[in-house]
Amino acid sequence: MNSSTIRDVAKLAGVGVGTVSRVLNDSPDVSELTRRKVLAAIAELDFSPSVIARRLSLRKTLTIGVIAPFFTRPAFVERLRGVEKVIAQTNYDLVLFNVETPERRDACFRDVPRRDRVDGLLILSLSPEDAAANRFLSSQVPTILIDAYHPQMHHVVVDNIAGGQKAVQHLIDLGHRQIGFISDAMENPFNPFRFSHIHDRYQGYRQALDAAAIPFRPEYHKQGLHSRSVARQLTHDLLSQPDPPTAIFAYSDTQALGIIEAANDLGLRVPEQLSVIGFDDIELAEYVGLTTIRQNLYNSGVIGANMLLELLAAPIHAVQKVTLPTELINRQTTAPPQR
Amino acid sequence: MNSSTIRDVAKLAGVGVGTVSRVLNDSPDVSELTRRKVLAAIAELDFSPSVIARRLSLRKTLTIGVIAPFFTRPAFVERLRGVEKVIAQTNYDLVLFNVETPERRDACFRDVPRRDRVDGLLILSLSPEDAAANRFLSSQVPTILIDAYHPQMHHVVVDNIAGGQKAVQHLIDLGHRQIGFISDAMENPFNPFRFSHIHDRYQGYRQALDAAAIPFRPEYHKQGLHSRSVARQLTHDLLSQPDPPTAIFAYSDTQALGIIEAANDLGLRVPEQLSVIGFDDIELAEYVGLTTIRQNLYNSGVIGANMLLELLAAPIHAVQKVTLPTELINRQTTAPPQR
DNA sequence: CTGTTAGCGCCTTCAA
DNA sequence: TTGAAGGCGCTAACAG
Repeated sequence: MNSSTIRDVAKLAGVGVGTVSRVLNDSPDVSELTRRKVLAAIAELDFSPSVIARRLSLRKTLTIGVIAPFFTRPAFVERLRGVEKVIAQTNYDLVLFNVETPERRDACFRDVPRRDRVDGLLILSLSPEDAAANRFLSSQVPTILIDAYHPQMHHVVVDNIAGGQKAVQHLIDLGHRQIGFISDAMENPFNPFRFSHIHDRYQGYRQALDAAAIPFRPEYHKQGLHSRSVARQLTHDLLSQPDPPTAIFAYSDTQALGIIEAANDLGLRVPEQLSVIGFDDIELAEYVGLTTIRQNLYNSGVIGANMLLELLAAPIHAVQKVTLPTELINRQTTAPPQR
Repeated sequence: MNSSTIRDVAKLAGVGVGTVSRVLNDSPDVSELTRRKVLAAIAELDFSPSVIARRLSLRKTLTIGVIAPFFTRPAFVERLRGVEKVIAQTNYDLVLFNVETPERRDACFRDVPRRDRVDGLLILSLSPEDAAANRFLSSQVPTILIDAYHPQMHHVVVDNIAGGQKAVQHLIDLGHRQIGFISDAMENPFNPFRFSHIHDRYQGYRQALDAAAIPFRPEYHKQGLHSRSVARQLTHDLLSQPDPPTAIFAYSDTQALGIIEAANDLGLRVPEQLSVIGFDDIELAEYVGLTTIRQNLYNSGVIGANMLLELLAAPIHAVQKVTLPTELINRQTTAPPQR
């Protein structure tokens, strides 16, 4: 039971508390002799300084908060893992705020950014609106967005535009000219967290089409709630029209799985009769052999956490913006169109 | 920017700090009139008490720690989710210690259980050995094991023996008599965390066999590192022997997926030519239609967290032991053996 | 009921 | 170099 205080140590070592504090924070202004005495006393008492008291005295929480919807989709867990890895190597405690509803998100955005709660904040995959962003900015709590975006806040994002473009380009390279896109709903209310990547991936889709001089056909873009079953339904709609696509780009791997299910429903063989490409490269993607666009999820967490640590060490003025690349993972759900 | 203190409030309201503190902690000994004045001052200053200072004064951290290998397997995430849900409704902060190696586990077991770090501790799926357990016990930090076991520590576990038995009984009921078991390695060094459920599920396997008077065949039990690919390899070994099993019980859903892969490799149709049953009922299990034994993962987190909260409110003497039931989820990977 | 005061355990001047 | 003292913001015991 360690209940000794700095005072006990001082008494035992025959020095003042100030001196003990100095050796604790290895200040250079301590003679080697007294340092030894103090160290001996510390060892004898099995003393270790109270984190709680330090916090008050230093006016720091020694804590980093992370706000994340980390249980709702597998990709978030992977990012969080990167964050934890970095923070664990520091003296900071990592406190967790899991967000599964917009209400909870708003509550976290309101209550968490306080100097007496956290020294720094990491926000995963939740893009704050201007009002919330202003609160973060004025809260004096250094904050980094990971996989989320606001023009005035530090962030590390994946290049969703290039990723989307890469996916569609892959389809085009295979010879496809009729390429559908199935995505989350781009607008509320079906996208409560307003994950913004949708617009970017959509844009990548459009750009690839344009570059290949393939006209965009609005009826080839279906959107709805993010889930496998909805994607499956959307695919039915998409494929039941005259002149249906020969390939589909899915906003996410989860949706890609729904598309494949729909293809099965309709007796279409993948990839022979329908090519499907996803996005994220979640664990399941490898299992089912899904061709997809990989983003380095774990790494995004590592990078974001490191940015925060740097910010904490040396507050910076300019907004830090990091964009991570994506990679095409070519598996078994894409092939040239049947002719 | 909220930098006002209780003193500012007192001054503004024209009362003493003690009074302000009383209304903050809604003590009954405050007249309605002064309470109002204080409340008004608080509102005007947008004051909220410093958590940091409260901690020192109360000699409590207002923090709950959770030590978990939570990223290594999907089941852990689910449990953690239950924990978070409960803690989020309290004033406690949830601080996370992710453990991915035995070294890190030992470090956490050593450093985390300190009164000045956490008020209470939740440990997921990591069973401490006696030495560590003694440290927890003497640390004065109320601790609950979730999905982990030590005879002298509070714990909530799932009934792995009954679960294993239930799985194998299901296979037997379908008519199988040649039933394999693929599991994690039961001994070090391939099971660095020494997850103990393995022995229990193995025991359930044996019991079901015994009850049906089916002799145990050691060559039907293959064990190795926990992963899909290793399970796949083990399945090859298992099925390439003369008189191979017609059904396999997998220690986990993850391994069951590897078994199915192996079946595909070998051109065996599941469930017609090979029945497979898993354990856990992770999200993926539903995706692929895996028959499995469900344990209520989320719920185990909820229950454990609530136990801790109760302990914190009213320290109890007796060791709390909770055992949760399992449930057979009958999907599409089991069927009667082919004749 | 309410104001005052003494800690909580540490860090940090300020003298010596 | 070092000891002593004041302060971080709050709670709680003690008078009144």
